Order: sequence, then structure tokens, then C-alpha cells
Amino acid sequence: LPMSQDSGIKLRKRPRQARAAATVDSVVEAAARIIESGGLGAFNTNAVAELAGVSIGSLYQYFPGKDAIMATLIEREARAFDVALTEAMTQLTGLGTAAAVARLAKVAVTHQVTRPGLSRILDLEEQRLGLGQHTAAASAKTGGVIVSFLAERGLGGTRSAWDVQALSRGMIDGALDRGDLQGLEQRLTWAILGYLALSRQT
Amino acid sequence: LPMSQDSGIKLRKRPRQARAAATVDSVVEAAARIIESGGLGAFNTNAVAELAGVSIGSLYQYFPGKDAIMATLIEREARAFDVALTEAMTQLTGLGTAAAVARLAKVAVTHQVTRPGLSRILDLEEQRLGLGQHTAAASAKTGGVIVSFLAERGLGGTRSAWDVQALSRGMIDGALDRGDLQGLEQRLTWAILGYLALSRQT
Amino acid sequence: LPMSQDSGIKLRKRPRQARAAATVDSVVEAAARIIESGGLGAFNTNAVAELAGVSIGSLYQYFPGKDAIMATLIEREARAFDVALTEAMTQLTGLGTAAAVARLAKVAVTHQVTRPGLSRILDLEEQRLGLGQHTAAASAKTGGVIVSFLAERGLGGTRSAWDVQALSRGMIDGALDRGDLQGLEQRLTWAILGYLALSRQT
Amino acid sequence: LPMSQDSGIKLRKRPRQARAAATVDSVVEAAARIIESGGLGAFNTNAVAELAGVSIGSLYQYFPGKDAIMATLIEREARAFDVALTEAMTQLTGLGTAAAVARLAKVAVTHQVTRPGLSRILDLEEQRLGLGQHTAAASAKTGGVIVSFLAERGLGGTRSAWDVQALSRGMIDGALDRGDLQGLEQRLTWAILGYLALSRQT
DNA sequence: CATGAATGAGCCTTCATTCAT
DNA sequence: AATGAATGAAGGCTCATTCAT
Repeated sequence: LPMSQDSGIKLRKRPRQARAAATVDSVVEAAARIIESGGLGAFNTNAVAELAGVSIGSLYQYFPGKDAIMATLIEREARAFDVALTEAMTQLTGLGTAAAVARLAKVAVTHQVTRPGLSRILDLEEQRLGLGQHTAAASAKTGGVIVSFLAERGLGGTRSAWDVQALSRGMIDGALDRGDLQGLEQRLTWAILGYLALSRQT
Repeated sequence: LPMSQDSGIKLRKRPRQARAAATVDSVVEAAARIIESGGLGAFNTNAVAELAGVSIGSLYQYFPGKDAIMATLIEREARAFDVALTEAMTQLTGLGTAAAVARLAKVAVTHQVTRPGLSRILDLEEQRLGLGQHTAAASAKTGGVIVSFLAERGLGGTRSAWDVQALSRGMIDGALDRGDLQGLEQRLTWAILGYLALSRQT
Repeated sequence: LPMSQDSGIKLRKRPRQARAAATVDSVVEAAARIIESGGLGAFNTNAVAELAGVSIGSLYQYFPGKDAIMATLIEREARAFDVALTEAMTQLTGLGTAAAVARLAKVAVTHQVTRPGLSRILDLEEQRLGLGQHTAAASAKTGGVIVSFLAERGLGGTRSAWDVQALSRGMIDGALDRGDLQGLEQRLTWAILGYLALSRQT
Repeated sequence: LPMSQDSGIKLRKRPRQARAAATVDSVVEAAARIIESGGLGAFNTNAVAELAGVSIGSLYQYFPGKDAIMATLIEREARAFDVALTEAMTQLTGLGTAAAVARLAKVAVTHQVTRPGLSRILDLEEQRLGLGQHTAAASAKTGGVIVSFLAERGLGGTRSAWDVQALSRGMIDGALDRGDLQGLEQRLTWAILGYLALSRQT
């Protein structure tokens, strides 16, 4: 089950009043929007504060630095994906493997297409910030959901889960790059099923 | 055969003397090394010039700006990959599909593993610079080689080529992230073959 | 006897309740501790409020600004020194000049060594804030005590008192800088007696 | 003899062209003037750059940070004092001790009075920056000159030299604070001679 | 052509102070 | 009275780019 974990970089202080929580949220959302539309180059604290409708001082009351905003955003997105995946998992009973994989593929595609360009950048930043292993961000991707899905159906282990996840990111990002979304869920499903089939028979 | 095409952002002047060509090369190589070891954040013109053993003034004599260095580097890497792939293609006659794909997978893995972290960043930058479609960089990836490989063997069309390429990038980058390179070529081969098998039967 | 005088920069309101007086004291003491351990650079209102266990809002209810905290601290330290000196003065009857000066030198050394680095910074700030002449801080240093000591024994006038005081600060601070406290009281006594002897014979 | 030594904090690059050397000098001089007239609070890189007639970028080409400007200034002032003292030393032959000390006292007074308020602040900063012991700044003060003066005349050792130096700073700063410069050289001479006389007979 | 000194817009961050709750 | 969230001016520093030599 998705459960809150700590990432190394954290908030300066936990917001106590409702007003404060709103500030934190608006900052993270503003960061997401800015990166989405302008890329990493447009992501600067002043722009974030302005779009969030917050003074730069307020931003720094909660975030110890620029990277902390990034880390929080990464975690937020990872958790959102995790939640979506977990939710989808509950509706898989009775479905065959192909249908089940298709269902999950759809969730993945939807997640990345909703905020095109965001997850890719977040991935790179996650690596740069060294949030690679022990954070909620990382575990959300596979630790929780994909691994158990594969395990339940005897389709593979942890490594397969990582591969499926990585291969999916690649395909979706690539398709997004070229603006070629037609049949993407289908193609992704093929790739996942194909990989699992061949990797299992060995 | 790989053939030079123009990306929008290009060199200020085509180097005429051998010395000039050497300068350009050293700058691009310096850029590669800096990005490799320090990430995008360490990539700045002064650092590049210094590592290249060239004055900042000279650098600007050959490159109109920072992005031009990036663009040239992207193209160089793409071409190198293209060359390696083309070279491998010539040794595929007589091999079965599985063996042939394994051969190409090996080339791809080797290419990205050689300069870990570089190709991923270059990918993002390629997108940012809008070199997505019409450049040698893009065409090198699949236009030239993978498409014709799939065509020759009746395995798929252009879209499949793109998918294979994208899926490969994803898997290799993911494995690199986690430091899990064991059996990577094998796993990648499964993914490619699996995807092609399922996508064809439709 | 030491008597309260007004420095220009003063408290916003004189604390009426015991609780309020305690707040003021804790703020001033926190300021002292922060400056001692972190220097002027660490002295900021937020840090002071936190260490004092008081909200920043409360701090500003008693002090009109940062400088007021500084001024109050300066005055507090000056008064403490004055008290110590006055106290020592009462035990000087019957002692020869050399012994008496040694006694006072000991008080001075003790005062500055107790909070090393504090008095020096306070001195500079006193000057910056223009508390140089007309404040209790200034008068405490010599007006009250040293002048009358010298007068009683016919050793010198006001100017000599100032010189003795300044020379003492210099020597103690210097010794503190180099961590060379051995025999400091003795050395200081020599300096004072030597100066007084020569200045008087003229 | 005064000779160039290295302080920990140093220039980013040694100026090669004449233009560059001028830039470095003007920055240091501007820093001195700003601190003199506005205190530490007015000492910021932008102000320094502006008064120096140099862009902020140029300033940072040579100085790695604000503290490096400070350190350079401290060293410059120390060296200037050292030079003045050394120069005075050469004119002391034939003079009695009292006259010789008076001569040196005059140099010290002149040095600090010329830039009132500067040396005091520099002292504090020297301590903060930890340039206390091993720098040219420190050694210039006594290591070179005062120690050998005392040694030549059998007046005292290293510790006496430090004490004389510290006591002098204190008296001059104190006199400057109160605007009481009348007879200062005389009073300082008394203090030094008096201290040396008493400390020697033990 | 090469060099590297100079430029300054722009970005990250701190902290004194105010004010709504 | 107390609290602490919010503000924004100010300041340290970087780096892409230009240009005099």
C-alpha cells in the first residue's frame, strides 16, 4: 500500500496553519506548471513564487532551497502515479493477463501524457538529486505495485518489474517526442507482454 | 550511409584548416566529458573552453553560442551510434532474427554504457532544442538503420523502429540508473523480440 | 553608584509585568550567546527569538528593532562591568597602589575572558550606534569608577582613566586572540602602573 | 624584511595584464574607502564594484568571494604598516630608547589615524577569517619589526612585542573613539615605556 | 585569428519587519 | 498580548557573451 516515506531533502518546517499548507501546495504546483511549459531552464525560484502567487520569502519559509521544491515535486508525482496504479490494480480481478497489462499500460500512458515532458525531466532530476533508491519516489514506481502484480501472476520478479517500468517510460516518452500517440497503449502492451513472455521461458 | 544534414543551430563557419577542425573537435569532446561527469549543471562555456584548452574567444569563433555546442555534440553522438549500427548491420547476413537482434542490442547497450548519463541528457536537450525531427541526429537513430533492418526481415515498419529504439533507450537508462547491467543485453533482446512478435501478428 | 541613563535607542515600552521583564532578559541573553558563538554574522532577530524561546512577534513588542537589542546588550554588559569594578573598589582600602591596580586588572581580565569575543564586538557596535558618549554604557566604563580611583590616589585625571581603560581592552583582546592568557593580569598591571608612573611625572 | 607571504584565501587568478592588476587594486581600495566611511554594514560587493568603477563580474574574476576582498585588504594594510615600521626602524640608530619608542609610536598613531575606524574593523575581520596566525598580516604586526626592535635593545621578547602592539591598538582606537588625539603619541610612548620598564625588572 | 578581461542580466537566498489571526 | 505566516528589499555570485588588444 502506498505509504508516506521520507526523502532526504525535506521541508524546512511543517506547515501548521491551513494557510501555510496552501502555500506549500501552490508552490509545488507552480513548479510543475513551469517545468511543463518552459523546461528546466524556466524553473527558477522567482518564477515559481510568482506563479504560485506567493512571495519569495514565503517560499523559502517552507523549502530550504530550489532542490527541495524539485524533490517534493518528484515525490508528489511518484505518489500520484503510485495511487493511480494501486487503484487500477483493484479492478484487475477476473481479467486475463493481456487485459490486465493493457489496463496498467493505459494508466501509465495517461499519467505521462497528462503532463507531457514533466516526468521525463523529473526522472533526470531524481537521478541528479540522488533520490534514486530510498525514497517514496523510487519505491512507488515498482516496489509497491508492479512487483506484486508480476508476483501474483507468476510473470516475473523485481528485475522484470524494473525493466517493464523502464521500457514503458522509454516508449511513452519517445512517442510523446514524435507526437505519435496513436495506438500507444496497444504498442506498449505488446512490448510488456512480449518481454514478459520471453523472459519467463528462460 | 550516414549523411550530413543541417540542424538549425550550426557552426559559425565551417572549419577550413586542420587546426580549426581540431579546435571544434576538442570543444565538443570537452563538452561531452563535462556533461558526463558533472551533468548539465556543470556544462558552461567557460568550463568547456578551459577543458578544451581553448580560449573562450576562440570557442565563440566557431560556435555561435552554447546551444550550438550542444547541437553539435548531439549530432556527433547520433552519428557515432549510426555508424556503429551500420557497421553491425553488415555482419548480420546468415544470422537468424534472434541472433541478429541480439547483435544490435549489444551495440545499443555498449553505446550508452560507454558514456553513462550522457545520452540521456542529450536526448532531453535534443527535444528542448527542437532537433526532434529534421536533423541528422534524429534520422540517424532509426531512419537509416533500424527501419531498413526491420524492413529487410519483414518485422515491422517505421513506427515499430521508433518503438524499438525508444524502448531500448528506456531499458538501458533504467538499468544504468540502478547499476543493474547484468544480462542487460539479453533482457533488451527479449523486449525487442517480444514486442516485434506481438505487434506483427496483428 | 551605577545609575540608569537613557540611550537614544531604547525599549518600545518599559516592561511592567514580571513575565515581560523575563522576556526582555531572555532576548538579551540569547543575543549575547549568539554573538559569542557565531559572531555578528549569526546575530539576526529570528535566531535571537528562537534561542530566547520567544516568538518573533513578541520580540518586536519589546524592542523597536534589531539595534535596540544590541544597544540593550551593550548597556547590560557595561553595567555588569561597572558593578564588578565598583564592588572591587570597596575592597581596596589599605592596599598599596600596585596591589590595588592588580585587583582591578583582575576584574577587567575576568570580565572579558568570561565571554571572549563578545566585548570586542560590542565595542565596535557601540561606536557604530553612536552610543559613544552620553550613555550609561560609556559612563560606566570610567566615569563612575576608574576616574575616582585615580583621583583618590592622585594617579591621574579623566584622560588617564580613559587611556588605562583603552589600553586594558587592547591588551586583553590581543591576548585572547592569540590564546596567550598566561600571566595576563600581571602584564596588564605592569602596563597600567607603568603608564601611570610616567604620565604623572610630567 | 617584509616579504610576500600567502594567506589562505587568495585570488582566483593572478592578474596578467596591466589592466587586470589595476582592477584588483581599485577593488581593494574601494573596499577600504567603503568600510572607512560606512562601516562593515556598507561593505557589499555591489558597492565595492561600483566605487571601484568595475563591473561586478570583473570583481569576481579575481576575487573568489567577498571574504577574499577582505583578506586582501587586511593583508595590504598589514603590509603597509610593516613597511612604515621598517622604514622608521632604519632611522633609529643613535637614538635613546625613549626617543626611539616615541618615533615608533608616532608611526603607529599615524597609521591608524590616517584611516580612522578601518584598522579596528580589519582586526575583527582578521579574527573572524582565521587569519590570526600564519599570514603576512599577522607576522607583519610584530614578527618582523617590533620583536627585533625589542631584542636589539634588550627590552623584551616576543610576548612583550605582542603586548606592546595590542596595548597600542587599544589606546589609539580608544582615543579615536573619543576624538581625543591631543598628546596621544606622548601618552602612548609612556604606556609602552612604562610597560617595558616594569616587565623587564621581573 | 587568438586571447582573456570585462560586462551585466539574472538567479538563489537571507533576514528585518509587519500584520492578520 | 502572543503568534508565526508573509513580505520584499537587498546582496552574493554565476555565466553567456562581447570586444579591445
